[in-house]
This record gives sequence, structure tokens and C-alpha cells, in this order.
Amino acid sequence: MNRIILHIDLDSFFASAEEVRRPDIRGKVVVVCVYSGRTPDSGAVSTANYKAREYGIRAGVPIKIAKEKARGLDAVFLPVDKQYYQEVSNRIMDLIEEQGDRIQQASIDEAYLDVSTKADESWITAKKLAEKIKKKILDQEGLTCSIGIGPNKFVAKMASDFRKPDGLTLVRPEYVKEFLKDIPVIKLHGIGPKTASALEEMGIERAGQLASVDQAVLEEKFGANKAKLLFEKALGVDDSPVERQEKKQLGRMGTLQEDTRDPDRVMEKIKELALDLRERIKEKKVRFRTVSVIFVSTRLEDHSRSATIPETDDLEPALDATRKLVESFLSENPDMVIRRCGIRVSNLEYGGGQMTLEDF
DNA sequence: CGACGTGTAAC
DNA sequence: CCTTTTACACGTCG
Repeated sequence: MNRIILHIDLDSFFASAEEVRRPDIRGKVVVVCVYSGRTPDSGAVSTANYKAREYGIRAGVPIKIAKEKARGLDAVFLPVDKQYYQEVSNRIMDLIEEQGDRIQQASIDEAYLDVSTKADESWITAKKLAEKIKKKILDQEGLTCSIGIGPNKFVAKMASDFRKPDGLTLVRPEYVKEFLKDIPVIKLHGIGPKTASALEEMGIERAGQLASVDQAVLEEKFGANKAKLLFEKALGVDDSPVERQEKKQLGRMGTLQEDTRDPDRVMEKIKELALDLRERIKEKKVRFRTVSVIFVSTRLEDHSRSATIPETDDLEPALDATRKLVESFLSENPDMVIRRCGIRVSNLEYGGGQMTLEDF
């Protein structure tokens, strides 16, 4: 069965959503930030609009640096308002879902849509569907998006990335290799800085080169599994279905007011984060068996410790386990000073946690 | 095989 | 100067 998949990516979503509700900031440099609360300007940029990107202000840049880059410009710095973006996102995802057969939300601002049936296997019809989706999102929410159309999720994703903002790129199966050929390996979805550097050391810079490397050579360097994955990316092969995915873990992290290795201070923060996590556990009606604590040291290395407990939907027993994990981690790492910490639950069971026949 | 900790990646 | 959240693969251990 030949598929037609759309990848829909909302353009600089958080910043654009702010521009929608704040007409007064439209046309300005808009920078949506995660403030860590240590000092007034500590934290990092979450999303910058395209105007801001012209000045090198992009996701991940420290707020302090972003403000230097924005000096003298008409710029607005805003804190993230996840709740609001989530509401907007939900409406858009519903609208997208109506236009296809199956949706897979990849994140708050991205989704894959299988339109194979809806588009009657016609690429022309699929393109019309994509145009319809773009128009609806613009009319109903005032937002632009970039859409990629391809024979699978990977190619659709690469296509949506090809032209943005407000792009629409269609890659038919017979043009996949040609489309990918000159793309630098670092831009292939799933290949990050580590893998790209390793490839570069082998003289491989573009997808086309990667596709024609000797298999044995790639396996030597990366192992058989990863080598196979790399070839598939270079060739645009991806059989993974578009399907709804249940979260496998839920967590919250935060930055400590000041660096510490006092278990009480760490626990205080974790309890604060747990209040939030408790709400989300309730909302999702989820039960869990594993609780983890995550530590980020002052050197920005991250570590975690986890424990498996009897299945529950209650964070109290989890917090007891957490305290032990925090204490043992700190005593095992006498030189480590903690900058950020978090709590996470995993090994999730959905559906209210009633006993089922399986339990007998 | 399940549990655990780390590395890599994407957002 | 340095945020947040999630996924998945891999090695290791018991």
C-alpha cells in the first residue's frame, strides 16, 4: 500500500500565538522565554519569531545574550504561557484531524496526518488537502504553518522543513532520492551533532554521500543497527505508521534558586514540582510503577536515579522513595553540586487503574 | 528478561 | 551564559 503522509509544522508557534493575542506586538522582534528565576534575566529562549531570528535570536540562546542582540531594536520578551498555547494547539489539532484518516501529534506544534484514503491515493488531491488545512489554520487561528507531503513520515518531515515559514513542499516517491541528495547530514531528522561529526570525520557531509557509503564501513563505525538506520534516512525509507501514541513517562524539571547539595533543598524543589506532576497524573488517569529523580550538576551533566514501587496513582509513596534516591545519589557523588532537578514517573498504566481479569 | 543509568536527539 | 519535556537505543547487571 502506497501512503501519502502530511507533516504539519506551526511556524514559530509560541511567538506567533503571542502575536495573535497581542496585536500591539505584531511586526516586532518577539522572543518567548523560559525564565529560570535565578536572576531577572537568567533562562533561555524557547521560541523566537522570524524577525528575531534575523538577529541571531533563536531557541536555546540565553536570555541575557538575546537581549544584547536585541539592543536598540523594538523587541518584546515574554514568558512562556504553556496553558494558552496548549488550548490553541488543541483546536488546531482537531481541525487537522478532520482533514485526514489518522493523526499523530509529534509535539505541541507538529503533527503527521495520513491522508492516503482521504486523498484517494492522489498526490494532487493531497496537495489540495494541505492547502485547505493551511487556509483553515490561518482563517480560524491567524497562524501560518509549513506542510510537507511525502510517501512516509520521515520524508514528510524533511519536506516541511525544506521551505518555511508558510511553506508547502510535495515530494513524490520517485523524487525522494533526488530531494535528499544534497541535504547536509546534520539536517536529516534523527541525526544530531554527535552522529553528524562522526560522519564528517569519515568525509560524509550530505545524504547522497551517506547513501553510497560502503555498508561494512558504516557498520564498523556505528554497529549494524545504527548503520541500517542511517542508510534508511539517507534514502528516505520509513515504514513507521501514523498512529496516536500514549506517553510513556511524565515529568517536571526546574532550576534551583541557587546551587546546592543539601538534600532538603533538593526535596523542597522536587515537592514543588510534584504538585504540578500530581495534576497531570490525575488528568491523564494514569498509574505508575517507576519514579525517577533527575539531577543536573553545575557542570550541566545530567544524572538520574530511579526506583520501582508497587503500582499507584499516588505521589506520596513515590516521594518517600524519591528522598532515599536523592540522599543516596548525593552521598555517592560527594563532589557534585546540583543546579537543576526533576521528578519523573514511568512504567505507566492507563485507564483509571481498575483491576482487570489479567490480575487474577 | 526486567530494571537501571547513560547517551543521543528533537522540541 | 546554559530551559523543558519526552522518546528511544544501548550496555550492564542480576
